[in-house]
Amino acid sequence: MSISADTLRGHTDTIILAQLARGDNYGYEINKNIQQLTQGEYGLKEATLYTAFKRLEQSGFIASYWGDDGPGARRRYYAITDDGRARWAEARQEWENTRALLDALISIEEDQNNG
Amino acid sequence: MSISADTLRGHTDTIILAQLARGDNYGYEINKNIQQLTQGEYGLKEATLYTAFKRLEQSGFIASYWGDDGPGARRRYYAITDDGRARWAEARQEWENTRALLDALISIEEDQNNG
DNA sequence: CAAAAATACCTTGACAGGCGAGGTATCTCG
DNA sequence: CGAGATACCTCGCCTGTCAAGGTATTTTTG
Repeated sequence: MSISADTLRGHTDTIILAQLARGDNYGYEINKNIQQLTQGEYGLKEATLYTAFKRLEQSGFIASYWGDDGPGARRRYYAITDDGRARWAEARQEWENTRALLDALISIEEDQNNG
Repeated sequence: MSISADTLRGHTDTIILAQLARGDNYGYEINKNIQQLTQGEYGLKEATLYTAFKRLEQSGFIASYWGDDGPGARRRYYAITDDGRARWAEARQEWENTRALLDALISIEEDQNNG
């Protein structure tokens, strides 16, 4: 995990929504997907993950149900709601915006003295 | 300010370092520059700004001195240090990394079911 | 059967950054 | 003098992250 999660703070919910947009899934698996997508560079801590699920469910962006597919430890599955999809779309827009902003603010050319 | 600062959390210090890399400056002016660069979409709150200055100075990334250029309210100028420049370079790297990560995590294609 | 490891979920308490609210001081305009 | 802009600073709250600890089930090892 070479990425400090503090620079990603506030994006956790969006990351989870994006995962759920691919289909219903449960916490442990979602986090593994995230780790795979980032070549192990980033993963949510469990406390962060479950806090986020609770927050998202309370906001109505996701809904949960217990999976009863037999063997293995019990799993709570999450599904993205319509509101969640709307929120995701909104968040993607915000991310485009934030990205442009930070590109402008962080990587200032050093030879701007010319102006 | 249409950008929620929580999505930028953790980048405040880097933004300030980037501004100071252009030359010494004081708080109020730095914040105005940031607002201009973002067409008024984003600006640091004063509490955030001065907290960041203190944090950066304590870390040795910036140094401050009182400006004595005559009239007007007193100004505390800040200068980026060598350590600050190194930190800035590091932070830019981290931003490139974070940006790639979030691009991958947030904007998942919806037709990935094909795989 | 017992012990250990993996899977899977959840909570608590501490910490750090952002910020609303409030405060100080100076200068300019009327 | 009052109002507004410039310019600085602090306090206390809120929120998201996370180390640490806990529960329950299944599989593997012995």
